[in-house]
Amino acid sequence: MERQSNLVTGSIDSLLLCLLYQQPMYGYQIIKELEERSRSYFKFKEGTLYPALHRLEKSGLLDGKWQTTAVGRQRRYYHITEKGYKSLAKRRVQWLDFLSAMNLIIRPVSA
Amino acid sequence: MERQSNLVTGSIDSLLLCLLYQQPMYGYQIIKELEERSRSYFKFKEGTLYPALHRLEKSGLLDGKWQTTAVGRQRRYYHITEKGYKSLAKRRVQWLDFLSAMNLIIRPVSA
DNA sequence: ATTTATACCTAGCTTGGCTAGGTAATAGTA
DNA sequence: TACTATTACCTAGCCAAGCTAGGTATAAAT
Repeated sequence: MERQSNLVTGSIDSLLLCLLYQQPMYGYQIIKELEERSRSYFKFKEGTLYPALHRLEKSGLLDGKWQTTAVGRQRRYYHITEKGYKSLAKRRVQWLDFLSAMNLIIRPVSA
Repeated sequence: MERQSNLVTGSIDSLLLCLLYQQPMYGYQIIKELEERSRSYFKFKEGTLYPALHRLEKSGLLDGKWQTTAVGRQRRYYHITEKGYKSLAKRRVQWLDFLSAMNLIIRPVSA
């Protein structure tokens, strides 16, 4: 299972929105979740994730809130916003369109 | 049909290798072919394509040869190399792995 | 004669992933 | 007790790469 990081690049924001639509999470958790759910395919670097979360929050697609655990640890939980959900819906369509286009090139149908 | 250019970014080199594996082509032709075959989804900019072709040639995946048409027009035809074909085969696997991983996140299967 | 299409090129802007560092608290271990 | 690993966050700066916006030149069409 070899990862080509270029491929992932364009889908990072969508992956985050998709995950946080299912459930609010904090950064460190997101990294672990993505790795586990994808059977170790996705291994987000912190230098990739945190700036991405900040970007998405700044553009209003996510909303981050600090929470303190029982043991006093600080975590920043990210929730998807209404705007974020709309963006996610749009991205799902774009993803399918992209797949269709890729298939037309990769697997050309004989006329 | 809305294109999210980020999505395409990681697949540009693979698309070119895939296309040129089927048949050698010159730059301008590649742009037209990709647009036609993908039903207008792909609309490569020259500033994207030419540097990509040069990059792939420099790294030995493509081989470019100048040819002159009957009317005297100069065209640079790109052929895929042995190394390029091996790379393409690898990229096909990576593409499928990527799709699998994406599906695991986008369409989580209930346990 | 002018415009459009063909056919190539690239300097420089900008976005964004990632490296490589940092801080700080908790949990586990020798 | 001291050390290491894990959790949890952050970011300056490097670097790759798409794209804008320009350029050159020829051929075809109007």
